[in-house]
Amino acid sequence: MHEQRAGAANADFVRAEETPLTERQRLILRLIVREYVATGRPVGSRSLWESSGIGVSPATIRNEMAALEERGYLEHLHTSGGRVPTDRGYRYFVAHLMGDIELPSSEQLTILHQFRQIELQLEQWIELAAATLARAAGNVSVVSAPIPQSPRLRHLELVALQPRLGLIILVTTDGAVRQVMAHWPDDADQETLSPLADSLAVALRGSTPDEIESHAVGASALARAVLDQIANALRGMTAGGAAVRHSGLEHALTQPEFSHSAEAQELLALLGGGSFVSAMLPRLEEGPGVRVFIGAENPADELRRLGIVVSTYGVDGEVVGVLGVVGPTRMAYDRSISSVRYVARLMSGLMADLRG
Amino acid sequence: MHEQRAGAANADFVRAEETPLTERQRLILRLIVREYVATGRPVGSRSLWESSGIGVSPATIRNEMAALEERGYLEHLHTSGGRVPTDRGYRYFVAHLMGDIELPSSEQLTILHQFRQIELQLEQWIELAAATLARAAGNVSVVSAPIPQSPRLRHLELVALQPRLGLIILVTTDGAVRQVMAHWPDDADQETLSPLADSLAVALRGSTPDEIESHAVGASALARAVLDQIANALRGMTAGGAAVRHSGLEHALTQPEFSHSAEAQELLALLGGGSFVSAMLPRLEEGPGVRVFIGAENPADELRRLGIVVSTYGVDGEVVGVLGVVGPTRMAYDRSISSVRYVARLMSGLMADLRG
DNA sequence: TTTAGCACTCTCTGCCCGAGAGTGCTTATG
DNA sequence: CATAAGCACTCTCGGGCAGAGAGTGCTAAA
Repeated sequence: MHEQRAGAANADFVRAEETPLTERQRLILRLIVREYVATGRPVGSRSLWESSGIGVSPATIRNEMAALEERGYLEHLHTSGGRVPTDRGYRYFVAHLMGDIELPSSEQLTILHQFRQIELQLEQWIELAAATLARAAGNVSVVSAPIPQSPRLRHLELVALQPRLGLIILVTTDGAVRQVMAHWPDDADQETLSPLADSLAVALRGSTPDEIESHAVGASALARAVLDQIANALRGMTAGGAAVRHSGLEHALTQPEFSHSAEAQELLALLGGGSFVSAMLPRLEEGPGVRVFIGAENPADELRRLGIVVSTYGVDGEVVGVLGVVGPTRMAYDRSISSVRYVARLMSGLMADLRG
Repeated sequence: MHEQRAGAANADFVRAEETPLTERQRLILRLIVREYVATGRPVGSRSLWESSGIGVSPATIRNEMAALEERGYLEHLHTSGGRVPTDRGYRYFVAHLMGDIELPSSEQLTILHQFRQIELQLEQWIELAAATLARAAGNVSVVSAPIPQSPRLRHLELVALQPRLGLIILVTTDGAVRQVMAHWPDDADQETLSPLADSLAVALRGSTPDEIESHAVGASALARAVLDQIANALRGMTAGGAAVRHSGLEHALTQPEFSHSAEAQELLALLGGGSFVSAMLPRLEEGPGVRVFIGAENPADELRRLGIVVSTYGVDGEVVGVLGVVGPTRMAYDRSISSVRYVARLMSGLMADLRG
């Protein structure tokens, strides 16, 4: 199989070396992709002829199919098993045949409504995003928590729990909140901690982790311990420590590609191991927009049988996350793309509100 | 099938109506349960004889098996398919045959070590508990976040995001932290909010939601809005709003009971729909300790083919959660019970630290 | 260029059959 | 009387086989 670049740029590559597809070939390819995505069974000339009401005979369809196969858009699993789109076929479909890619506005309203309802519970945003995305796309969804690019401190609270144990609560300029437990070097009750928190909050407002640590020189042992742990916690909010949620496994299980437990386990391992996110994070650099990876276009071997639709979300340059949909190569790319785009926009809007 | 009460009390019921099992019958029942749990295949007299090195012939084993079947501890799926324990058989095993039920101390140390490593990240406790419990028990685990019984306010922070939008951060006396977004009735910047937060923090320390609302009379519009939303958020932390995590689905998928996607989907629906927790929450009333529900002993119909091991955890009367393990009826109850017990103790210890 | 016809291939399903494993019953034995 | 041995019977599982169904490529006709 040839090297392929991801994205619409692929179209140039096709045009450069061969004549373009005829209108009828495009129609047939579109019908095959739609049919195969819907049924999961390889599609043959006769059955396509029956189900589509196309104006030409099965024999003609066969000829066109052979041409499409010749050029790498279809393939032939067994001599008499009907045809199936190749990765390249899906790619062509996504780039040229898919048509309208906005989520139906009724769907948009449903989702919006759900977000309105729990707007206030910050902790649940990611979970809700994962759940709605999975439902809208009809596939497994993966959503990372927003990751501050360069977290700065906005607020700070210290809570005494036990003589030498307490809670540090941080709020960053992005509106993210983090709570960590902390040990003090000496006993400290709430009456000691509160004034310390107040003075540190003022002194550290807008500081980066490095700047926070620089305040440690000359401070008391307690203050030094606190400063250290604040800086660490703040650092922990960047890429490495981001929480990732997935949802909609039930959609995958209904599909024949995952009906055997071995394949389902493999998918589970991918989701649990975070290899999905780590594979996609580098793409964050490429800027905003929805990216599609089909089968062998994926960077990692274990993703070769999957289709992946991802997008970043967030406020440009300040805090970004990644969200996407994963399914078998045979997936409804149009639905997935429109869902991912819509939910990404929605989350970006919410992040913008939070940034203030 | 007869009505059965859960727990060791069952033994009385058996003894009351029939003669006790002979020592050899107990041995054979134990061997059958162990063998069936390990292999998943019905166990026959010859194969049991070969694998166990027991001192009697297959024919004798057959006779004892027939006796055990007669009394409801075993059953016979097909005329020649070997025997399988019934729910009652498992129950007898759990109550009398299981023996040592402490987690091996090497396992204990491993788990403890993992908790030490992330001790500081409060948000990750539940997730870690779910992950380690699943691993230790070799089954799917479910862990609810701790649920404060009667949450009282300990600390309070207000953060301005936009003119009329902000963040309220609460810390309860149990050490739980909650962040909610809030709308103000008038524009309010950080310089307005900080003094308000300070004065409210002092005034409301130790208050219940109702008491907080009672402060609203005669307060400013802004303060009233804040008080309202604090009270609501605090109320939301009790039972209804508790987060639930599960982990270890891969263990279920390796087992033949869930190898078909239909059964796996059913399990997924149970976990996602929260019906597991809602079925088990009433048991919280019965006090601490590990509870085991085997097959038809379960309250809900959809759980009839599952074995469930649950325990509460937390600080008595103040904050409690529930955690447990779910698998096919054919599960390693001894391993599950010891794992659940150990992790529950561990979490209780952590809660006690947090309570301060 | 399109279509009809045809021979061929491959999968899938149902069926049969034999091997293997397990049971219950009957009878022998210490 | 409890245990063991022998035996006929039953049921599942896997392989082999045939026929149906679906699909293809090729050739020839419209």
